[in-house]
Amino acid sequence: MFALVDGNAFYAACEAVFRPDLKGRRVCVGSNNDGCLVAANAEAKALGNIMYQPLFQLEKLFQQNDVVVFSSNYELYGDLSQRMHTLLGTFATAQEVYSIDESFLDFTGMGLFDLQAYGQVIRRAVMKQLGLPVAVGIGATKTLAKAANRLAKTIPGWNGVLSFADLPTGEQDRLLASLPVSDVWGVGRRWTEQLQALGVTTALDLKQAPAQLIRRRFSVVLERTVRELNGIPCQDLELVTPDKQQIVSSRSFSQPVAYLEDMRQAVSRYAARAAEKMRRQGSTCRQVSVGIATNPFKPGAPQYHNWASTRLIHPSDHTGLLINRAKHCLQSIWREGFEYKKAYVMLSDIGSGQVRQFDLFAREAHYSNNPKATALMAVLDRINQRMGRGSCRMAAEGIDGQMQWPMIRRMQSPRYTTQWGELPVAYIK
DNA sequence: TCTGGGGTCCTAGGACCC
DNA sequence: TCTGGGGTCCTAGGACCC
Repeated sequence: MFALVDGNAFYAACEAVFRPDLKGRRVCVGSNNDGCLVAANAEAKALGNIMYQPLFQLEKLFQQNDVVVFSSNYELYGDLSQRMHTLLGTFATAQEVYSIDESFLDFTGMGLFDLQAYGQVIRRAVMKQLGLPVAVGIGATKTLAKAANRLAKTIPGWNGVLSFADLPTGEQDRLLASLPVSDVWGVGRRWTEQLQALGVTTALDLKQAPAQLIRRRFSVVLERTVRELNGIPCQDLELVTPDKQQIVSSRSFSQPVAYLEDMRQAVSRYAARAAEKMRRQGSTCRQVSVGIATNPFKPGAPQYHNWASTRLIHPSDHTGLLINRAKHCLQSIWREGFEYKKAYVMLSDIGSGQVRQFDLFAREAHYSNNPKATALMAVLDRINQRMGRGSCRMAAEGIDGQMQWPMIRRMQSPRYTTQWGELPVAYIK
């Protein structure tokens, strides 16, 4: 039996935790650079199809309807997420942290007899201790737990908790028949269209579809979904987080970038950020890729996008080397005369940093493989961890004040729980 | 003015091996 | 009539997730 606990409109809910005055109001959260809408509470979603719309197109609607908009505050969401997952872990014998706002839980061996009631216990605890609303779905497989979670959120009568375990099959099927096939975990836009053409429009239709046919027409991935809807587990809890196989650092610029020198700084910064992420999981990479692109939404502007990659002779996690290789990639694809909107750096062919292959014929170990260089990176990471990201960095990343593309976050809330200077203040009359 | 940022898995096909 | 049988590795593209 699996449970899925999922925060309701998580980012919007995080914003409301320290703002009781927002209760009942429409709350939205924008993406980086306040580009598009990435979260909205139920009140705001009632305004219509607004998710992922560009914010500037929603401005008028929001003004007319008293919508409170926040820039994304990932420091706050990340911290509240960690607290939520820690709390959820105390209610189960095993836990998989699936995303920033979702945990799968396993209650095996706890001797529970009323899962519906236990779900309510979890829900109330998270609300009381963190002020965050969650929904709980319980089923024989992850896919069923996901479906139950979705139904618990949408059908008011269930009060945020739905356990398939406590329901007769007929009742389960009745509920699955009310769930559009597009809401089934693992069914995206493309497959929804194709399934609908076959007459499969609800979760129940998909459950009853012949698995062999689904495998032939789609793939083994969707076949597994069919089996999971039938209560046959095809996916276990992932108790240890696997290392990332690729690490991407990518940003859109708030202002167009036209000069190579500016782009070099951006690419250097992204490479440094990716390298830091990679060291945190103790890995090294053998491949560095860089991509740049103009703004595809700007009509009439000349468009160009390209990417290049390079292989390293020795796997490395050294910021200096990775910046150097990234800049070489950039040089090979750079073209003057365009206004660039976005760049990314990708590290791939990632392996364990524990195994370090030295060069038999080199007079000295390559500098990025050198134990001294490794120690230097460790110091760099410790400084930045303690003093804040970017406190200590490569000159290639640029000096504050010269940066041409500061992130736009006009409406960011305080980082209530992670910065001493931004603690919430209570006034006593 | 203005459109996010990260990831994974699977399949098909080509090139190559004996 | 009839042109083998078994495998690996790599890449690109397409689907999905949050």
